[in-house]
Amino acid sequence: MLKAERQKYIMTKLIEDQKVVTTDLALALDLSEDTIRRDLNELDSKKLLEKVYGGAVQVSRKSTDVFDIYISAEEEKKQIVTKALSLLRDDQVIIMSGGSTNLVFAKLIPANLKATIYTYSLPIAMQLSQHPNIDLIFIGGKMQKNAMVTIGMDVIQVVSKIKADICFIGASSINVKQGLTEIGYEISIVKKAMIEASDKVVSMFSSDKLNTKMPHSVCDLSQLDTIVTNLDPQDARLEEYKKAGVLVL
Amino acid sequence: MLKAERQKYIMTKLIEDQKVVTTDLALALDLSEDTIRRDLNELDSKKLLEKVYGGAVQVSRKSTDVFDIYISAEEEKKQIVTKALSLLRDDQVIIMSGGSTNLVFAKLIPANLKATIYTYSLPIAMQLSQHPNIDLIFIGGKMQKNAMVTIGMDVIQVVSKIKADICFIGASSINVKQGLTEIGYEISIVKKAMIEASDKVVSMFSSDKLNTKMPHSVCDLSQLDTIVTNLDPQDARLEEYKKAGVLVL
DNA sequence: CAAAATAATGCAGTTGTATGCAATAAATAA
DNA sequence: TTATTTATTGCATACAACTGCATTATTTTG
Repeated sequence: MLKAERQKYIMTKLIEDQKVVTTDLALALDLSEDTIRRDLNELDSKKLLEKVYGGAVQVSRKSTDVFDIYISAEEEKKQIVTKALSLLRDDQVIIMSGGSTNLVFAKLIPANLKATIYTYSLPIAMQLSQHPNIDLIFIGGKMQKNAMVTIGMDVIQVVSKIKADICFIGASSINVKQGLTEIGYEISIVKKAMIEASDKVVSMFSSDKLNTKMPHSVCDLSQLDTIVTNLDPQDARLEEYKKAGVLVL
Repeated sequence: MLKAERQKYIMTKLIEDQKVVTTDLALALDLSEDTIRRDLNELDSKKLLEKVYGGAVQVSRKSTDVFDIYISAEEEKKQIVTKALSLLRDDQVIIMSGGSTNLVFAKLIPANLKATIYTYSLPIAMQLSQHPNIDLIFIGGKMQKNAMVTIGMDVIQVVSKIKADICFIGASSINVKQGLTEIGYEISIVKKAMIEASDKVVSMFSSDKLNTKMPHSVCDLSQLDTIVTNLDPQDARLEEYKKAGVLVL
C-alpha cells in the first residue's frame, strides 16, 4: 500500500468518524504506530487534520473566506487583474466569464464600485455576492460541473439579450492568427455571445497562454479591444498583438 | 509496445485501481522501473496523475469541501436530513430551495444517486457540482446577495415550467393554522411556484421553527406531503401536523 | 539509401525516503 | 503521586528515485 493511499484512507476515515485513533489505524492498516503517527504529523502540518493525544480530529473550519478554491499562481494573477481594474467605471454593465483569473479579479473589485455584473460562474457569483454595491445577476442553465459554470442554449439566450458596456473573458489559448480559441465547443459559443453583447471586450491571461491553440474558435484579434497579461506591454512577445490593433495593458 | 500505448495503459489502470505501483507496472509491462518512472513523471507534469513515492495516484479532486460556510447546529441538521435521504430515488427530478438545512442535505446525498436537481441557491449548487452523478441545473436571475439565492420573475418563470417529482423546501416558520410562512415576499412566491411544479412536497426544519409565523404565506399544511424534523415522529408537538394529513419523518 | 540526429530504454552508482525498533520523554489516568 | 499509555528521537535497513552514461530504436536529413 502506498503512503499516499494510506493517508487518503486516514482522511476518509476521519470524515466518516470525525476522529481517528492511532492504535486502531495501526491495527487496521497493519503498520507500526510510529508510521501512523508520522502520517498524522504530516497531515497535521498540511492542516488537513488536527493531531491530538491518541489520534487526530477534524480541523475546525476557518471562517474568513466564504469558500476555498485553489488558485494556481495566485500572486501572478493578482498582478494581471490589478492592471485591469482601471477599466472599471461606476454604472457599467459588465459580463464576466468563468476562470480563476476572473475569480481573482472579482475579489479585487473595489468595494465602492457601483455596477451591474452578469456572470455564469458559481465561484465568481459567490465572490461577488460579498460585494456591497454590485447588482449581481446569475445566468442560469445546465451546469458544467467541473468548471462550475452554466452552459448551453439557456445561457446563450440570456447573454444575447444583454446590452453590456464591457465584458471580461478568460482565455484558454490565444494566438495571432486564430485569435481566442477554447477547448470546449459550448464554452466557445457562450463567449461568442458575450462578445456580441458587449461594447468593449477585455481578456486577461498569463503569458503561457500566448501563441497556443485549441479546437474551437471564439473570435479573432480584431474583436478584442484589450488584453491584459503578466508581461510588460513593451515585451517583444506582445508586439504582433499590438500591430493587430489590440490595446495591451 | 509504443510509449503512447503504454501510457494509456497506465492511465486506464490508474482509473481502475485508483493508484498504480511502479514495480507492478514494470513487471506487468516487462520494462525497467526507470522507464515507468519516466512515464509517470511525464504524466505528472501533464497533470494527468499525481506521482507519489512508490507509484502514482489520481489527481486529487480539489479539497472535499469547495467552500466554507458556517452552519449553525450542523450536527442537528445532519440528523434531520439523514432521515430525508430515504425519499430519494434514482432518476427523480428534484427542486431544492436554499437554506442551510438544504445545504447539509446536499452534502449528504449519496454519491451513487443519479438524479436531476434544479436549484437557485449558489452554495447548494457549489456543493452539488462536486457530485458525480447529478445533472445540475441552476435557475438564474437577480441575486439576493445575503442569502446567495436568485429571486424574482426570472426564477418564477423557470420554476413554473419544471415538472418535478419532488421538492425540498426550507422553512422559516410553520404552524398548523397558516402553514408555511416566509419573511420575504419574493421568496414566498418562488416557493409557491416550486410547490406547483412538484408532485411531492417535502420540508425539513428544526423544531424551533414549529408554531411560529412570518408575514408572507407560502402554502397551508394540506399542500405539504412530508415534514422532517429533529423530533421523534411520535413527539406530542407533531400530533396536530399528523392529524392534518402530513407524513412526519 | 545511408548517415546523422534524436528519442527511448536499461544499467550502475548515489542519494533520498519510508519504516520499524529501541530508548527516552511526555501526557494521561488511577 | 505512581503506573500506564502515547509521543518523540535517533538509528539501521530496505527500497525507491534520480543522475549520468552506454546501448539500442526511431526519425530526420542529405
